[in-house]
Amino acid sequence: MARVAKHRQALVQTAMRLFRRQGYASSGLNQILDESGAPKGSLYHHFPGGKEALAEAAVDHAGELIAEMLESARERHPADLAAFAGAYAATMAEWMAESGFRSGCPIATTLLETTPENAAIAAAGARALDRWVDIVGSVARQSGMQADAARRWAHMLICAMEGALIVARVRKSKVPILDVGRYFGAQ
Amino acid sequence: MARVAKHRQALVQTAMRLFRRQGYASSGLNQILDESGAPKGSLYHHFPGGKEALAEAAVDHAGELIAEMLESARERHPADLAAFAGAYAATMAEWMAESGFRSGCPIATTLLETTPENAAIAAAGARALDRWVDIVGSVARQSGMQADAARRWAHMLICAMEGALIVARVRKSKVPILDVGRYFGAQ
DNA sequence: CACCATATAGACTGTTTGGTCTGTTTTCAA
DNA sequence: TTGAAAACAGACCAAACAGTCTATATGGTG
Repeated sequence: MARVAKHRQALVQTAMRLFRRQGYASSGLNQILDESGAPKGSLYHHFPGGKEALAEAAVDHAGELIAEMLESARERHPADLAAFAGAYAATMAEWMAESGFRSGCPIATTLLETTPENAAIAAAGARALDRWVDIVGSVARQSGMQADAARRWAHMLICAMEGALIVARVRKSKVPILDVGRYFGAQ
Repeated sequence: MARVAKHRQALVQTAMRLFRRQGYASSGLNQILDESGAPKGSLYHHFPGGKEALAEAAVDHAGELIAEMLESARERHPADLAAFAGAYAATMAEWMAESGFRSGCPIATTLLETTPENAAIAAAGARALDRWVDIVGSVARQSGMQADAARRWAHMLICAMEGALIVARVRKSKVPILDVGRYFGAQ
């Protein structure tokens, strides 16, 4: 076999980047192919399900990306709600600003465009959210919160962050994101 | 003139409905035309700017729709944070459920797909958000909050609701939306 | 009644879409 | 060394896309 899938990873990463910036439907297969350097044959070899299967992989990959960022923030602030929420917000705000307010949540747009029509993409989205809630909730628990209160707090922080990533994009401002970090750091 | 724009309103409403459910790029002009009953000539007569101009009008219309719902909730609960937040959440959850978890926020998907590339649509989105924050903030102020705390609370409730509308769709559940109402009602 | 801007109507066009299909190259195991 | 599976490669296709164009109907006003 050809060294093991030279193009597969490039395809997934490029798809994630484009879906994040301009959405699922606006990102044509030809654009993804161009920017990843892969030919069409490779796409349909690795993803027989076509664009929808690629989107599922892109959502999984994006879930991983955010989970790693959250784990890194947890390592630095394992039992400090305010510091953890602030670090989470600071990273998202930084990513947003340095992309010209284009790179918000890497799964939100794709999910809104395809869920619930496409169950596989929705399931990938649910997996990503579950993982994020687990990580955020573990910090809340470590900082002394009861298990169910910690879970509620984690859910709420993630929801507020998702909303802030929309508002920040519309307003071209980091403030809505940083506000979420401050608000949930003060609970 | 022909009775004054028979098709204009139908076009905007249909566009809003389709953009809300399946996104901006996935909603073809021909589909919007079919479902609204308008011919292509009327679309380009009323919206010389084409699809993007129609999207701007659809976002404005959606901003109005949500603003009216919030004003109705404010009339019922002018100075009761918990009741107001609960009513807001209950309405959004109801709309979501009765559409089979398809009708979330009527502007979020379109904004994520087009902002910041299209400044006119982004501006319409900002106008809608400003109006919503004003209404929600006025309830917080009436219930005894300081002006700036009320504004922060309003921003946060709206951000959390936007996020919950994504999560609810992915999970096919009203719970994330109702949770936001409870959490922000308990502040 | 006649005029004319407003609005309706849809055929048509060049481009792009996601997807299929037929080969060729690479790599490992036998 | 050779056979076969895995991966690469891109020409090709029907359908759908946003947008243009020309023609027709409508109805208030002079």
